[in-house]
Amino acid sequence: MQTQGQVRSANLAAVLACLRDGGPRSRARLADDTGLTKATVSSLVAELVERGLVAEGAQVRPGSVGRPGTLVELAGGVCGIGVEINVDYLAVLALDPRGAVRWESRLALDVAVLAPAEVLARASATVSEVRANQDATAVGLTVAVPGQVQGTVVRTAPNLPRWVGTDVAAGFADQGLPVTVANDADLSALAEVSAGPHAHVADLVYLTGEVGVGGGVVTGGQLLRGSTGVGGEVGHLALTPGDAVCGCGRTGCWETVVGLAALLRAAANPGDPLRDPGLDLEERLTELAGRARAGDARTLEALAGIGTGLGVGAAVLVALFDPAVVVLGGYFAHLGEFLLDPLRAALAARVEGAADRVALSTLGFTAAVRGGAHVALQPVFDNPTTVPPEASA
Amino acid sequence: MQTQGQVRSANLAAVLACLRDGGPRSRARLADDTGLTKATVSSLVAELVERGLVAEGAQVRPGSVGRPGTLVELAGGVCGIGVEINVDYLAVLALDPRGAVRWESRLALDVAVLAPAEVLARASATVSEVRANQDATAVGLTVAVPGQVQGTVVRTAPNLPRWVGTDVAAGFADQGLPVTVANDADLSALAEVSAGPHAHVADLVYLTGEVGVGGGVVTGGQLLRGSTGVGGEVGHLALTPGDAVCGCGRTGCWETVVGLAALLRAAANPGDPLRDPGLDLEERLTELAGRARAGDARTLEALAGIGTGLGVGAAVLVALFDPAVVVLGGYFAHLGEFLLDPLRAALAARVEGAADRVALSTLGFTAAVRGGAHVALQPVFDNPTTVPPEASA
DNA sequence: AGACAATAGTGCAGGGACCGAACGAATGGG
DNA sequence: CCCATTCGTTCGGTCCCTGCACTATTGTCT
Repeated sequence: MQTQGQVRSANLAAVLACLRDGGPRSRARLADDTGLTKATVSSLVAELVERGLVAEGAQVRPGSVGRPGTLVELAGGVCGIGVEINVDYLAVLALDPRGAVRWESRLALDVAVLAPAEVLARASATVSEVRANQDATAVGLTVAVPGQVQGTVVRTAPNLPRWVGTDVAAGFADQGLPVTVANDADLSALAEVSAGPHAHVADLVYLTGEVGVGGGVVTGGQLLRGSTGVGGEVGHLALTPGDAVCGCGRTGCWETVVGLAALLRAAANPGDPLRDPGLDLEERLTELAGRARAGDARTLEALAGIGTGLGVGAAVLVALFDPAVVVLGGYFAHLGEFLLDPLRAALAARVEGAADRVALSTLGFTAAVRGGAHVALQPVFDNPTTVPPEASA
Repeated sequence: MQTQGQVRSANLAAVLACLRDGGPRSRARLADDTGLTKATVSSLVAELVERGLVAEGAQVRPGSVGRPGTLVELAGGVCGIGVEINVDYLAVLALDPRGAVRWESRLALDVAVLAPAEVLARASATVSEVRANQDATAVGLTVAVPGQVQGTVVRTAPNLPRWVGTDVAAGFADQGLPVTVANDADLSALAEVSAGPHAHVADLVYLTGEVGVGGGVVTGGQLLRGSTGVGGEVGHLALTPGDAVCGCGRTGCWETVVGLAALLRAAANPGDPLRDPGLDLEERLTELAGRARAGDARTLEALAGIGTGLGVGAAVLVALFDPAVVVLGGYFAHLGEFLLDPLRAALAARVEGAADRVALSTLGFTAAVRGGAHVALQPVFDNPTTVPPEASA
């Protein structure tokens, strides 16, 4: 009852992975692709159908001789939910095994000043709303937070100091779902390798420009965590000795060079609306991009400085991690058109052939929640027997 | 015949891993520890005995009631062989599954000036000698080279330029063994996590001081390779902008700061025997250590500079990889007593709590061959059925 | 000294999962 | 209208693990 069940699980997972990576196909082709027998595949598919994970689709094109096969495809019977708690918003996204977005919402919320308990209550209510408004059964929940996480507890959160020590999972206990809590940049990195132009890339570095600089590193297909869970933290790399003082108390941290604060300081005087933290960040970035497009010298110079600073740091990351691509998210993606050229120049001067390994994220602000939903769904692909039979209609 | 065999393999591997990690024990205890049945364990052990991988040992102490068990322990019926080809020597080491060294040799050889084919012939002859002079059956061969490797071909080798493009595995084709070729620092890193004080550490950074600076990174128990196989290459990190010119043509590379050349330049004038490349490196290092112990100001200052430089770079590595420990090998280990204090000071100033995460390698010059032998042995632990029955007496 | 409890290891029937071959089903071509 | 071809299912066989019964060996208690 122990090890043969594992064989079954592994083979169910193999069929599921095959359908996910290569799209719908007939049982006969599944048998070829997995190396299993047609008989076994039939049995496996029957079980997956019963669990609501796959469904029979259309007949295959009758273009050739022989009996046409019945396509087997992933079903949307279950979904994973990603929640992001950030400084000024709450985002939720649900993903089904096909990769289809089943829910997406974003709620402006002044998380920084509200009590964590209240924010968690709101978030959990939103999750309940998601689960009530669709037929896919939720199998898991992942919460992204802008800080370092130990287990399900926030350990550090520079921009959400009230949240340090909060057990985020406890806020969703009434959902009765497995809850994972993780760093937002890490989840974004996972999102990048799970969908979009860099799907299935095994080695990727994700950099996100927010107030600070966040990073997530995927090596060998696995998220780099490190011995204490803070691996891949790029913001406080000491790259430029003896420079500006960072919020962490040290000097020369990378985020003092390429963080949002550094950009705005370089691009605008104190009275400038760009530097008004009361205004919406996206609007300010749009204004900045407008000035750059209009050819404003100071703005262009500031952006070039950021781009060069990014290149200097990215050179270190490329040399150490050797990623297939460095993906820029957050404000870096917003202003990418002005950053990429100086970034590539600085990178090319330091690491050979690295200039064309930089790309802008196409996932926008949904990266973290998307990664979270993907993580929540992962156990289904790893072990399909975790989904009870007849989970869906 | 396909998947149930995999079950068998996995269970054989589980028993083997249990014995390796926890030492000899009775079948009954093996059953408890693996979760398998006593009957199954008996069957598995019988098969492993037949393959020469385990053997029955002494009776267990009759200190308590009940029938005493018969200890089952790893046997030395097979071995993995590690070969290191370096600038001025050829080293070979054989390891059996118990971790016992079955052979160890080191031959001074001017590899840099000899033809690769000749060196390979010598190396292969030594391997044949190893195999002839003991009863353990060789199951694999790993060759460490001081450079980057693609497949079994040397891609770059700063100190062995003649070897670029050489297919190292081809030189051992007559052995009829699976041959792996890998970077020496990578193998050393694996050696550090497979034996010694840091065995089973999942996240470790290994730094070796040679002519250049080599690095190997283990994250999550896996060697970091990167998308093109050059991950973890620390020598050419651009840390100090616009400084000394490196052999790679760029400026500010880390190895221009902490490489052997930098140390010797700082510690001795051109005429000094320390800087005579004709003399044995170990002797020169011993001389240097002697001067330092005698309190020579210039020597101490040079060493402190190296230590500080190491700390600056190590800070970046610790921040990014978050290793449990940074292990220093090569000449860093030789002169560790003079380097550790300034290194720790520089590290502590940049990353909190990192100072006690530095240690000196205890494997000395055998690290690379030891890691190679370990890698060669790995398939046996992963899938014990690869070893034919009655492989040993 | 003898009975009993405790622990180690083996033998055997049973069941789960996969494999291989044979069979019915559906389609295009001659 | 028959046949080749391909798809999917059914059925017997094999492998391996499990659970239980059984033997073997030792210490302890009476």
